[in-house]
Amino acid sequence: MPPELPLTAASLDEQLDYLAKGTVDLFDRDDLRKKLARSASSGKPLTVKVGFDPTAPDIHLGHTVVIRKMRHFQLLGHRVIFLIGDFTGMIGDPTGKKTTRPALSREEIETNAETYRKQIYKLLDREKTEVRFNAEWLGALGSEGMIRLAAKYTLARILERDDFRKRFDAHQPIALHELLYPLAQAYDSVALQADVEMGGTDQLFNLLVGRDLMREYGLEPQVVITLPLLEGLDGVEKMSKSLGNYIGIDEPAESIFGKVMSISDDLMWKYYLLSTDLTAAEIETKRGQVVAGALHPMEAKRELARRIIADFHSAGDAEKADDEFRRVFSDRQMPTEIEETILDAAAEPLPVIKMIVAAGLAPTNNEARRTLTQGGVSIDDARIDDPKATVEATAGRAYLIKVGKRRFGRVVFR
RNA sequence: GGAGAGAUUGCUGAGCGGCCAAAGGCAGCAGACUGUAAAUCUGCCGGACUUCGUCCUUCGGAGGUUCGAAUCCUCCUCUCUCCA
Repeated sequence: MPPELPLTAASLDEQLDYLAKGTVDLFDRDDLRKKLARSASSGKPLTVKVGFDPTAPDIHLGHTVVIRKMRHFQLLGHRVIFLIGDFTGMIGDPTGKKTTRPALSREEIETNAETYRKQIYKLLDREKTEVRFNAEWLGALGSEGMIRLAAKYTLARILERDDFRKRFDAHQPIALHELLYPLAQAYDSVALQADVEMGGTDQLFNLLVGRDLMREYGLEPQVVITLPLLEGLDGVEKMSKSLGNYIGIDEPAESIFGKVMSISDDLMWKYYLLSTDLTAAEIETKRGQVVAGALHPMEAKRELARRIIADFHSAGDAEKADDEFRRVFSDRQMPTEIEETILDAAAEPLPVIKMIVAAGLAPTNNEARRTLTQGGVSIDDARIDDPKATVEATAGRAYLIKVGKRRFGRVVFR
């Protein structure tokens, strides 16, 4: 976590600019300005609410975009509510595709919440963070309360939502309870009397319903802020665990480093904007240097990787990961730490393919064979291209195996 | 309640009763190249094996017709459309 900036002393406009960095929507700036001003004069911090899915407690870089913005509010002295949607989780956010979700038990929810807590304080200030569950008030609503809530909105307004609209037009199924999701989420804002709610751009509709509903309940409408969805490693789909294109913040530094290096040169700038605390101007300068040829894109990307790792691990870990990356990929040497697998010794020679699978370096024999045939396997620095090749499996024999560019393993027979 | 359309290998999306382990795209993997696990190009891409081939399991589920079915028939499950 970087040192706290003297932000509370900044002027209102400076604060607004700071908070607006990297955002897509901000409804609206004047409301936020008013709230900030009131907070400054009354000394009462703003309540900033962000909802999270109780089923996927592994935070990845995509989530950190909004979490980082939460931190910005904290640095200005405000209070953030990390809202775990245990109740809405039963509905399943219709944003996206999955319409059915398994109901989680109380224990599972608590476990997931614990996992969240462990991760979020890498970025957030524990003192200014409140973790809440929306079953607290949504569960208390009961069916009668739910119907009263539903009475405050119309189908036409719900169908304004692009997501529903598209599914409707494409003849995709929409279950009735899905229509309640935006209302339930909006009710969270009522219950918490949120000053600000944030989310990804895909949440815009839900967030705006919050504004409407708060007015219905006679509350001052919340300010709505949306942040871009960060594309995953493929550069196309949004980062998500199910697509496997994510960088988890709990991952080892080496792994994060490699993954950051694998994003395209173009995408790197978006990561700079959304996953570092550099100002927009600083990033533009850097980009200008790369375009002008004064800064090598690879160097810029390495710096990005180090910055990201420094947030989740430490600057020292970042340096180590950088060194390791250069060693393995730039200098094509073996990594310093290689996982070792012990296999049972045998008198008969063992096919290389079998050994690769046994060492967990390939999922199936076919996959191992394919990789080997394509020239991707070497043992003790010598490329193997005969799929029938075998190795001595007598006790005491050991082999250093490389499969593809980044799978390494050591096998010892015993 | 009635009439129709559809469910295909991680996703998407083709598929004439045999030439279908099933086109194309995406993702993934490997190689070359390089500036990196960028970009680009080439190849691979269900599983097992004694792999220029053989066998096994897959096309919503269960049966059936046929020498042979993802392709035809019956029933079931789920989705969508239109009518009431």
